[in-house]
Amino acid sequence: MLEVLFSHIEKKVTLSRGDKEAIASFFTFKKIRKKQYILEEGAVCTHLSFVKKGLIKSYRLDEKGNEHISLFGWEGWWVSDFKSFINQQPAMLYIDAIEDTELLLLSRADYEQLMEEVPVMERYFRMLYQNSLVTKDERLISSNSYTAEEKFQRMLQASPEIMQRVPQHLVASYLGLAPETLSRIRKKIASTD
Amino acid sequence: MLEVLFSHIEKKVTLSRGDKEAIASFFTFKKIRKKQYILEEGAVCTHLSFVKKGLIKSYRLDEKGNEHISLFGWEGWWVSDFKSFINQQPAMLYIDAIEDTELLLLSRADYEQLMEEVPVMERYFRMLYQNSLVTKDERLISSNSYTAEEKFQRMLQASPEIMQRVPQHLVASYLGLAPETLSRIRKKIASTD
DNA sequence: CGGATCGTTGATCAACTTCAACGGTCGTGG
DNA sequence: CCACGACCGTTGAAGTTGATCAACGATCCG
Repeated sequence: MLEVLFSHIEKKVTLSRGDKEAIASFFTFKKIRKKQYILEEGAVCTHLSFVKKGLIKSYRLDEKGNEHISLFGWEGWWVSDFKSFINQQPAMLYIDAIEDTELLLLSRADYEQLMEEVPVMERYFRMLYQNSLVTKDERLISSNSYTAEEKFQRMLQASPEIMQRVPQHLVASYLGLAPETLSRIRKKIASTD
Repeated sequence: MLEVLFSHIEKKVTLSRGDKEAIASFFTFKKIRKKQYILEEGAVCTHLSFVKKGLIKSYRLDEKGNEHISLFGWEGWWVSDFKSFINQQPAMLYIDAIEDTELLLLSRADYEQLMEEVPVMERYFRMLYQNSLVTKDERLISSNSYTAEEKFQRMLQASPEIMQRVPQHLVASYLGLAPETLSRIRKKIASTD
């Protein structure tokens, strides 16, 4: 059941048999259907979600009802409204499923407890966040110093899987572009090479 | 000498006398003058820099020579090209001083070693990164789903100190705006209230 | 079959950038 | 101590990128 999680963790640190048993005791399993919410604006984000299988997205909804996607999560990704989760305050984000999805959940209290009982998880999260920071830095740079086309090209470089996996208009939202703009960019690129 | 650093760390974890002595042994002190570089594009970022005093900025330079600022760092901030530092690969960013600045430096090897010898630092960095992720998430959302004026207002909310401390055209760059745009926004806001 | 979802295309529009010029302030070297 | 240049913010006018609005065709699925 937790193989996906363990193998993900073991890319960064090594786990003993005992570690794994301890870790297992903290997680709960949850299945959600396409379009089902894990989190809605205003609610407190109570769990970190590890995606075992499937695809989810987290996004902000603006006054006009437009989605602005901040993250996709598929096999091996952690997803939450981190600000809400850490501070246990009302979320500004929605999280829902693009495909039927299987999650492993870790509650806020268990998150702390897990690191107390299995110190190697402290290192794991430190390294996970360290890597996340690197990618967020790059997205931030991308977002405010490149053109629409460059943003798209950079995303293709950084995570080509996205285009395979996610409907194009959601990719546009992720890049901060109108769906029509991304469509035109793709057309232009296709003709250029 | 390291009081600023210790008090910053102790906002997150508690340090024993022994911890402090151990920590101290890993850091080196460096003074730089206004306009002096800590890092240039193409070089490998060898150290994490903790700002003891002063003000520095990290930024990308585009083909036309325009700066795109990704971060300001003053007293109590850590600054580096994180991607370059972690992977020891050539940097894409420049880092230089806006004011005369005093730094405490931690090398890549010492960074790992420090966490081995003083385990509580593993937790410190985990929490530091955790908080950084929250603010980066917010900047990313800001950057690709709000208007120029909203971005500025949100920055005022999130870190009002910046306007006190940093020349306006650098703030514009940080927000991904042309300096003229920020000037006009400020004018408009001033007249509106 | 019928509706929802998705990508595309064209036309118009708005936000923000770019370019150019000006005035004020500050710091430094003569 | 003054003068000059660098630096910074501001304003106006013109230009561009990408957003918006509207319509259409294709596909998928219940």
